[in-house]
Amino acid sequence: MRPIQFVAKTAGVSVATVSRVLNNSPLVKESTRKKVMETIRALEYEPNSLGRELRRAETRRIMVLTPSLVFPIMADVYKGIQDVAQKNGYQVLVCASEDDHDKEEELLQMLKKKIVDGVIIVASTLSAEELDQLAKDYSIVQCSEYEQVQHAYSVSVDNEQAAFDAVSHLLSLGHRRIAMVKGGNAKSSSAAREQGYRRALESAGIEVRQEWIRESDYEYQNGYDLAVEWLQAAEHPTAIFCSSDATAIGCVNGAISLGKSVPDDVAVVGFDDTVESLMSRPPITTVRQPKYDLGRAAMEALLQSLRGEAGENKTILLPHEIVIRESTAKRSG
Amino acid sequence: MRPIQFVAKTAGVSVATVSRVLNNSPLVKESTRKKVMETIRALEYEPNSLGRELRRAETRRIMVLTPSLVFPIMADVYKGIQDVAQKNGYQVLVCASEDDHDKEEELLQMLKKKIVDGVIIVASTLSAEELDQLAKDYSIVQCSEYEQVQHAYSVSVDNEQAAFDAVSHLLSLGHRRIAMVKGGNAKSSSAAREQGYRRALESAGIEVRQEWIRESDYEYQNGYDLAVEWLQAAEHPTAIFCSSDATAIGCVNGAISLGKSVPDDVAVVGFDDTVESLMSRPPITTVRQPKYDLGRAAMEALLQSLRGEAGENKTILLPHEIVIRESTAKRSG
DNA sequence: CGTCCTTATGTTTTCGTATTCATACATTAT
DNA sequence: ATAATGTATGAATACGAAAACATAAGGACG
Repeated sequence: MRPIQFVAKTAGVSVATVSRVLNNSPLVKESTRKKVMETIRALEYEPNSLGRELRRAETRRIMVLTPSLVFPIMADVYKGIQDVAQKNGYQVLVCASEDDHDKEEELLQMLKKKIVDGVIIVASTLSAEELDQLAKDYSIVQCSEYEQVQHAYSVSVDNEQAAFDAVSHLLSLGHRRIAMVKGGNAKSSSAAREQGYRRALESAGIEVRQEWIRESDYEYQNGYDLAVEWLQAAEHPTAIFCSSDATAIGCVNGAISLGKSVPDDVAVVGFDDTVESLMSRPPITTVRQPKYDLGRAAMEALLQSLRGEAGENKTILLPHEIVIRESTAKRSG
Repeated sequence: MRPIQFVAKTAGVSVATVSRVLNNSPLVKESTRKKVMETIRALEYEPNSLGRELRRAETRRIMVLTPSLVFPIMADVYKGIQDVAQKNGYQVLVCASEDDHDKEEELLQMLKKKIVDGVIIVASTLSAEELDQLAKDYSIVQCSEYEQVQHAYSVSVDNEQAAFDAVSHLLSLGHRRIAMVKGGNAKSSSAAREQGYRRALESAGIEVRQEWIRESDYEYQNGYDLAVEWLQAAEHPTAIFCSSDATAIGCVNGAISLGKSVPDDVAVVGFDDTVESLMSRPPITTVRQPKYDLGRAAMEALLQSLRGEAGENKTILLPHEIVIRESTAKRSG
């Protein structure tokens, strides 16, 4: 409410002394420190951050930029970020771009306007060039989705290998006709996962069929519709690998709506290991990302960048894991 | 990067003129406005918000305080808030308290420190007194969960009536033995919904059984376990009303795991109409809250409060709706 | 022709804090 | 006793922008 001057006057000292107390400078006699602390408490004085930040030219705040609050891995990533941030005296703000490029640019203005010291981008509509340009001047870390650029850190999993492992799991169960529901083409992970899918099939000597690779928006209905379409065809896949758990559950329910059984008639694999993957009947096999650790690592990288420590390796990959549940099982045929 | 002085010098005018251009004052000749705009663009000048906000004593930013990013109605509420905020030149920051009281208090310090102009609280660990105290000095709106206090606005649905309607729906289908999975007792909606449940049963002349009212954390597993427990008892409920969709799906799957059929052996009703309610097999009947509109209304109330316009009625209730799906059906017996 | 508005611009102060610089006093060394 | 050091404090300035205040030029009007 009242400025530092008021505290100073009330305590009978100068503003400099109050400021020194606030920032625990050793250059204050114990008795005056006590006196000042006392009046600060009595007046319920809270330093105005705007004044402080203007003076210090840092806010100790960072922003997490996500396409949406329900982005599947967001909640856990946030916890990881949050925990590291708190330990280091930083506050975390979340902003959703709703996949709107203008909106996103507006939010990123917060860097230029000094509202936040740095940004963790979970997924972005920015091009690699735009991103690199921005990262030249500001501290930016990509988490999960990322573009390979020179100036920004990236923390993610090896999406190509993860997809390879997921499809290899299906191959090991005897599946030969495996379809894939990709994510949107705008996402960098999408291409990597398709690559992994192709490599797995090819290394098993199986021809990739273009009609069995379809794009989706990661949503439930999309998976449902694709499963229905595929399974009604004369020759249909016996397994489907999805880029999200929601589409995977859609595939399961779509298959069952046709009277098929999961996993006997068709096996399904999801991605992310979200809570929903357990709510499906049967529960779905999925690729687990270390969501919390991704958040932690991203925040740690950001701190490093904020401190001006130049990390030599800017791309950090954390291990994934195939979580096997009842939606996949050994194939007899 | 560079301050307004630099722009002024480069353009050959005073800082006041540049400031006037920035704030489109009419007191600038068209030619000089052009000239200044030109150099602003050329220098890629962005006004430093800290300076501006310090001077203006407002940030045009607001915070949304939620227990968690995955709070069921959060994503849509956010969109509603966001849309209204944007139209009015406000930026929206989301912070999650993780249901930690200390954390929440720290976040609310952002009000005192002038980092945000106001707060929308989606659910809180604060007591009514703490909240009212804070609302005396700052602009605060409660959205969804709320305490009845004098100084803060509240935007919500009539939880008592919503529960009454949901249970009435079950009664109308012929159910007489209806159990309820409550939310946590800390939530204000919890008591209201239980009240509605009781009123519905009583007005149908049915005795309320204490063992058929159980508390939960809104999570899937909780619903699953409760359904299994109830349905294994000698005399079991034929319908379950849940305070969240996740517990409802848990109930469905728990029942099915015992070989029961939904809705024939047991009907299930959820709450919130989240995306998961459609991912269940069968899809679940649920109580829809106008999530987006709750967000809109909350932001509008906040704007009103920020402008110092005293609304006479501080509690706003929006209409709910029972969405009937396959998890409930007419009972033969 | 001088006074009185308008219009357009420049100069100075202000917001609240941190920091640099200056100062006063006490202590120790010479 | 005086200079040198150290400790504790106050005064003044800087941060960047907005706004209050000041001024100058150009008409309108008596």
